[in-house]
Amino acid sequence: MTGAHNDKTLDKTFDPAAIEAKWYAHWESNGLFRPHRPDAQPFTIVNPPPNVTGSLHIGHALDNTLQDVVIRYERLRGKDALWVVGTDHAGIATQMVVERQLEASQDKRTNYTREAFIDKVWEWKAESGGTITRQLRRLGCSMDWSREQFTMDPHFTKAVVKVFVDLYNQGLIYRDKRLVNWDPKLKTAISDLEVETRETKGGFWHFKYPLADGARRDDGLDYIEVATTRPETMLADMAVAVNADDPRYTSVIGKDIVQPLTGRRFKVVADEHADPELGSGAVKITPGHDFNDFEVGKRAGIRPGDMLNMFDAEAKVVQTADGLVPEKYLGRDRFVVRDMVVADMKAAGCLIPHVTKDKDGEEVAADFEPRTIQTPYGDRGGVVIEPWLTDQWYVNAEELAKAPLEAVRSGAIEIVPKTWEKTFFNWMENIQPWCVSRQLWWGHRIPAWYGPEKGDFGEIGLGWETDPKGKSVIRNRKVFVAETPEEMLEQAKRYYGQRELAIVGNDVGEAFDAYMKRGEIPIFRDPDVLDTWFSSALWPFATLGWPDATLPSPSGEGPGVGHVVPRSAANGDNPHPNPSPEGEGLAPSLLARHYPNDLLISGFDILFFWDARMAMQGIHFMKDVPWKRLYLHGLVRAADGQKMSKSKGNVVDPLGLIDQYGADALRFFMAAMESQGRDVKMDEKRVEGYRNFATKLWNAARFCQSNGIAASGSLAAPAAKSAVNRWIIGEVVETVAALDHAMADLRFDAAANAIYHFVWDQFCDWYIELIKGSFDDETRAVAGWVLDQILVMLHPFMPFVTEELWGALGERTDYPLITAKWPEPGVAVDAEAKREVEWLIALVGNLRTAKNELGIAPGAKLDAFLPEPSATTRGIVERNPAAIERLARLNGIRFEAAPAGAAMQVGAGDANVIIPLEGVIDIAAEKARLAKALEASTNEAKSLEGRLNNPAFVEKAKPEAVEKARADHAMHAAEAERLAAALARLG
RNA sequence: GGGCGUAUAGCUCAGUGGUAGAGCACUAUGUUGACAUCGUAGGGGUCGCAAGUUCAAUCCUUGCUACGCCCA
Repeated sequence: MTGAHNDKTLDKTFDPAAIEAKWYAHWESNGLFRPHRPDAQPFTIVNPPPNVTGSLHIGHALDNTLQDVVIRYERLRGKDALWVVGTDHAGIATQMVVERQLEASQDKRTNYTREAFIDKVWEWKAESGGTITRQLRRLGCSMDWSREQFTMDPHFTKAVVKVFVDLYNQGLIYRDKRLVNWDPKLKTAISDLEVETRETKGGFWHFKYPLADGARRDDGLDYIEVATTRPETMLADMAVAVNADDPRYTSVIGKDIVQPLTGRRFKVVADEHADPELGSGAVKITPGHDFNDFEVGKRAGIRPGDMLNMFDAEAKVVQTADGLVPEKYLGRDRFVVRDMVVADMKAAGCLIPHVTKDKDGEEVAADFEPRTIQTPYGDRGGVVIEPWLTDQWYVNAEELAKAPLEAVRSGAIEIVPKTWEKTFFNWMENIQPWCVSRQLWWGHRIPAWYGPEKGDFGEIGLGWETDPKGKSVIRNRKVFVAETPEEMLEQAKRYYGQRELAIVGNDVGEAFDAYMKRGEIPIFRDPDVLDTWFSSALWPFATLGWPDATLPSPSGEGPGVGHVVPRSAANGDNPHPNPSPEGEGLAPSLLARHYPNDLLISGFDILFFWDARMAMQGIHFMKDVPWKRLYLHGLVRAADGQKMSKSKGNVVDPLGLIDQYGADALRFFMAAMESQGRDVKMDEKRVEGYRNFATKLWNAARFCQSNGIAASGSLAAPAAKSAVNRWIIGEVVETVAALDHAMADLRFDAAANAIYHFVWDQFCDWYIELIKGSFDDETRAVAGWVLDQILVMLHPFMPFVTEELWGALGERTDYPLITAKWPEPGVAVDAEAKREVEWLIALVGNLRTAKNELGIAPGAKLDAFLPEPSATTRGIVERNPAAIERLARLNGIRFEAAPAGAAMQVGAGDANVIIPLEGVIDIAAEKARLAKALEASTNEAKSLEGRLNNPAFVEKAKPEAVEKARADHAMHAAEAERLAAALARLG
C-alpha cells in the first residue's frame, strides 16, 4: 500500500508513518547517527536533557528539530558529528510525580524510609523513563543513543561530587545561615530562579505600635504607625525602622516599642530602608521572615542566629526563641494567623482603619486597604514562598560568573541572536549566591558529613539543639566535605584524633548522647540533595567522561572507572545504576575531542537556569567555554498566541501532529517558522502545507523515476549543453550557497525556505515542465543529479521522505542518504543559460496571463509572429522549440510580420510576440489589457525619470543606485514604447 | 521602576535605505506525459502613529500608542 515496493517503484501516495519507523530503526541499528570518522573535524552538540520521566511537548519538538537539522547538516558535510543525548533526573519534578502516585493510593512518602522511597522513584524511572526517548526517535532525532546519559549515572554522579568537593575546597561553595525562599508545600529551599512573582489581590494593614516607658514623639503621639501586607509576621518583629532624616521620628530613635500581641520589647532603629515618603515612614522589622528586614536587622546588629523564627517547615506558627508568641497562635497556618492577628490588634485598639469615601461621599472605614501584591510563588509547588532562616549550601555565583561574562564579551561564546547578550550580562552582573541544597530525597546527595565541633580546649560534646524543622541537630557542627566516606573518615580522624567514630543515620537526634556515652563520636551525612541544575550544569563535559580519562565500561566488564566509586559515595541512594553502554569511539580523547561543544541550542527560558550555569562550571573546571555558540529560540505558542498550558487546555501534542502529517512536515514547520528573536506560533495549516510539500517532492521523484531518471552517482554536476540543464545546475549552485549561508548564520527559516522554493518553484514548476518531451541522456543525467542534490539538501529538514526516495532512486544500500555527501557542484552559475530560461519563463507566464484575461482557453494552440527578433531572442526561440510548443502552446514563433488583423501581443525580454486572433479575441478587451499595462509601465518610467532628473539624486546617490535607476528607466520606457505600438496596431 | 522584544496583505510570518514578498485563506478556472495533499491566473498592503536625518525612509534616530516577555 505504502512506501516503496520491493521493486522500488514508488507508490502513487506516500504514507509517512510507514517509512518513518523503518528508516529510524535502520539508521539506529547501523550506527549511522555516529559514523566512525576519526579523521574528520568534530562537531558536537549536547541536547538539553529532558526530564527522564517526562514526555515530549511541542517545545521539545522545536528544540530538538533545530538541533537535528544542524547535526544532520554537519554530518552530511563530512564532520564527525556527535549529538550527545540523555535525560535529567529532575529532582523536584520527579519526586513530586512519585509522591502524587503515592497520594493516589492514600499513601505518602513519609510512610517509607528514604531508601525505600528512592527505590520507588527508580522503579518509576524504569517504567516511564523510555517515553521521551522513544518520542525523540519518532521526531527523527539522530542522537548518539549508544552513549545515552542520565544525570544520576554513576560516572555522572562522580562528576557532581567532585565538582562539589572542589568548589568547597576552593571556597566557592559554603554553608550559610540566611534567608532562603522556602516552599512550605514541598518543604524545601529553592533558588531565586525557581520563584515566580505573581500579582495577587491582598491588603495593606496599618497598626499602632505603642512606645514604651511613656515616650512620645515630638507631635505628642505615643505610638508609631506601621503598615504591612503580612500582619502575621508581627509575632516575630524585632524592631521598627525609621529614617534618620525623618523629623517625625528623630526624637524616638533608640526608644523601645512594646509589641501589643507578644509584649516583646524592641528598639526603634534608624535605617535607610525606611522611606519617609512612603506611608507613615516607619516600618516594622521581621528579620527572620523578610529579605529587606533581614538586611535591616543585620545593620541593626542582630546576628542571623539570633533572629526570631516563628514558622515551621509548613509555614505553621511555632514558638519563637523568646517564648513570647501567645499559645493560641501556635500550630496554626500562616494565613489563619494573619486573620487572628488582625482581629486581635483591632480588639486591642491598635488597628488603624482604612478610610475611604463611598459613592455618596460618606466616609467608610475598612480594616485594610486593598492592594495588588507582588507575591512570590514556588514554580513547582505553586504555593506562596516563605522567606525562612535556615542553613543551606550556597555557590559563590558572583565569582563563577566572572569568566562567562568575559567569554561573552570577548566573543569566545557567541550568543545568537545577539539581543540576548544584554539579558545575559544584566543577570550575570547582578547574580546572587546560588542556594544549591534541597530538602528532598531524590537527587545527588550532598557529600558533606557533620560531627560535633571541638571546644576551645578540644572537648567534644557541646550538646544538641532543635532546628526549625523540629529535628535534633548537633549545635556546633564540624563539617567534613569529601568525595568518599573513606576520605571523610580520614579527615575526621585527623580532627578527632584517636577517638572512635560512628557513622550514623540521617537523624542523629537523641541517639547522640548514647554514642557519646559509648565513647563514640557520631558523624552523619547531610540529608539534603543538590539542586538539579547543579548537576545538569556539568552536562557538556560530564557526559563526555569527565573527570575520568575514559568512560566507565559496562557492568561486569572489568574495572570500569565508574565502578570504583563506592555506592555510598556515588550517592548512597542509587541501587539501579544505569550502565553506560559502550559505543564507538570511547577513546580517551572523547572529552578532548568534543569539548568545547560547537553549539548549544536551548530555549531562552532556561538561559539562567541552565545555560549560564553550564558556562560557569564549564569554564571553571575545563578552563574553556562549554560551547562556542549559544543559540536561543523562543517558545512555541498556541495558535491564538497564548502560552500553551495544561490548565488552559490549549496544548498541542507533537505526537498527534506527527501521526497526522508525518514527522517530516512537523520538523519542516519548526525550522521554517524559526526566525531569530520571535516565538513560534502554532499554525496547523502550515504543518499541513509542508506535508503537501513532501507529497509534491514524492510525486516529482515518482515522475522522474518513471522516465528513467535515477541516482546520479556523481558529486560534481554532469556536463550539460542545453540551456535548461545548465540553468537548473546553476539554480542548484545558488540554492546550496543560500543554504550554507543561512546555516552559517543559524537562520533556520531562510535555509528551509531556500530548499522549499527551489524544489517547488524551480524544479517542479519549471524544470520538470521544461524537460517533458525531451528526455535525452544529458537531461536524464542532469535531472538525476539535481534530484540527488535536492534529497541531500532537504535531508536535514525532512530526513524520512528524503531517505526513502534516495533508496528508491538507486541501489545504494551501502551509501545511505544520512551519511551522503553535501552538494559540491563544482561549477559556476551559467548566466547565459539563466537568461535563456528566464526568457522562456517570462514568455510562458505573460502568455498565460494574457490568455486568462482575454478569456482564451488555456489549452488553445496559437500561431505567433516575431517580425524583427534580436539575435539573442532568435537563438532562444530556435533552441527551444519543444518548450515553446508545450508550455507556451504556440505553433512555433515565425520571424516574420504578422498577418493584418486583430492580435494579442505578449512581451518577453526585448521581444514583443504577436499572436493573431482574428475573430477570437475581443479587441476592446485586448486594448484595455494593453492600456492597463502601458499605464503601469509609463508610471514606473515617469517615477524613475523624476528621480533621475533630480540633480541631488544623481550627485549624491550611490553610483550603483543611479545606474540601476537608469537601467530600470530604460527598461520601462522600452516596454511602454512596445505597448504603445501594440496598442496602435489595434487601431 | 529597569531591561528586552513585537507592530508589514484577512491569518501566520519573511524582508530591504531606492515606494514590498511567502504560505494559508479568498476569487476565477482545469489545457498540460508526476502530483486535486495538484495546476493556471487573479484580487488584496498609505509596511502602528508622529516628528527628524537623508537626494530618497517600511527599513536609521527620537517620541508616542498597543501588545508580549524578563528582572526588581
